[in-house]
Amino acid sequence: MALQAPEGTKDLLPDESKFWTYFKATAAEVFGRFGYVPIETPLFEQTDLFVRGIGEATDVVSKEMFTAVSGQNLETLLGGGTIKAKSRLSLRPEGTAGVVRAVVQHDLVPQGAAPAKLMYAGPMFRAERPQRGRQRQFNQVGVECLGAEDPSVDAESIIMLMRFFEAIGIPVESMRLLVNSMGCDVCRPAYRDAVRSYMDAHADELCDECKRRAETNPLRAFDCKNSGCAAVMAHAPKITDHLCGDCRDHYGTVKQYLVGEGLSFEEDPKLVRGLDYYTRTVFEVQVTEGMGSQNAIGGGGRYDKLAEEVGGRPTPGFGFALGYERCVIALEAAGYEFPRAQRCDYFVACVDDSVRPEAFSLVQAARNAGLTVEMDHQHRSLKSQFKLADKLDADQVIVLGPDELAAGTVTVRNMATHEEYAIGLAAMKSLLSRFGNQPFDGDFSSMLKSASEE
RNA sequence: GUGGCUAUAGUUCAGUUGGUUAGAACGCCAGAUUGUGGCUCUGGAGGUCGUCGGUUCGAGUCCGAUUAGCCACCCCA
Repeated sequence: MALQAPEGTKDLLPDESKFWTYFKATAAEVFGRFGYVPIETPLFEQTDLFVRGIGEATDVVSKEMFTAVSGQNLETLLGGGTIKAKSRLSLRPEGTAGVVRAVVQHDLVPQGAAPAKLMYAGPMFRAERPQRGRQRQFNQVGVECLGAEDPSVDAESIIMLMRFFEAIGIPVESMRLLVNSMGCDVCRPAYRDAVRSYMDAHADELCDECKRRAETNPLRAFDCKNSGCAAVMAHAPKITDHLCGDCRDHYGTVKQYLVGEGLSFEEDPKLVRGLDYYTRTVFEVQVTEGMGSQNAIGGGGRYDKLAEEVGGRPTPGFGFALGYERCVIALEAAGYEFPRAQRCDYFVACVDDSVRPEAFSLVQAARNAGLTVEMDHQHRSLKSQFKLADKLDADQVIVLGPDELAAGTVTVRNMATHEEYAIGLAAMKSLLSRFGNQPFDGDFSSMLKSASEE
């Protein structure tokens, strides 16, 4: 049997690979306007980083990580032995932990420095059961702003993400922006206790899973889809009523900034992120149409304690990630037309094999001038070559045949207007030789046309 | 990790109660007189029916296993 891609992975075929490149470029452009610069961190890190950063009890860390073992270490483990911490590696399940680790390691935010604004794009890995909008290897674009705790960072990040979604073509009316504040380590423990007591008082109305959650992580019960639990939790204490003064002010200012920029959002006291590092502001962007049950295309929040957690000095941070594949689903649902990857400016057609050497040389000359040019490589009929040119969406077809060769010319056909004219082969090559080996950004067609009229 | 559904040409799918050389559409290739695309017409190529095993005189069709996909739970982007 032919081998196939592993469960939950997907090949990005040319059309989509090209779109992914465009997607990243658009993100770099939009985020660049907000001062973000790129960073690339390893696809795997010490398992310990994720355990400490994301949280040992989170689903992501406790059951969804791909752990990597190199060479002999596997034998050691299978033999019941132990390996050093630095040899325990995991494929990154998300991007924030690695970036914060790099910031700490290279001291990218020295004391008193301006915040570091970093962006990344690449694959993440989680050993989950695949479904619509969920793969085991998937691509994320994310940003992290470290070194500033002002609410303006939260607000501009959220605004920036919405601007990106608009720029890439997701209809504004199909998106829902949810925001919440999770408090800090001053107010959250008290709130957590309040929720736990509330849940204990209503234990007989909760599902088994939620009874367990009451002990381990009561806030997660807000996410339970069980209708009984949802009814109970709807009346549970709300975090927004339990924030400390500083957190309430912070959250209030974030909302003021958002309102001031005309961004519509919904406050959702039940929005609880599943990663332990979040503090204060958290948010999520959902798409309402065509997404299946994985409808969050982006989300993130503030993590003021994470840098310390991985061994750095106290450095407040804010970041978000967005899922490329989910954005593609949202775009498909919105009827977005993805551009074809393969196309060309010029197609050089050969009437018969006698002109192939001359055609070959012309094609290379045009490519050297920065044009995208293709020719037939299968000795197809002239008619077929035109069909191919049409399929490649060529603007012009240059026909080279025995007649042209004898006259020292080529025939140029504009595929859109059907207009044809002749130009000297030498004149054309001389025109091409004036341009360097870089993308051509002029109107070569009209230059060629006017050269033919001299 | 749990549950449900699915697997037939490159793609989307038909395939009657198990019965001869497995079909369609689109796509692909080639023609429709002499060197020219998109539309139309004609013809052609392409499938050991996901894989392995079983039941049967006979399996695309029934059973089991396996692999993968989809959907949901869970969780997250």
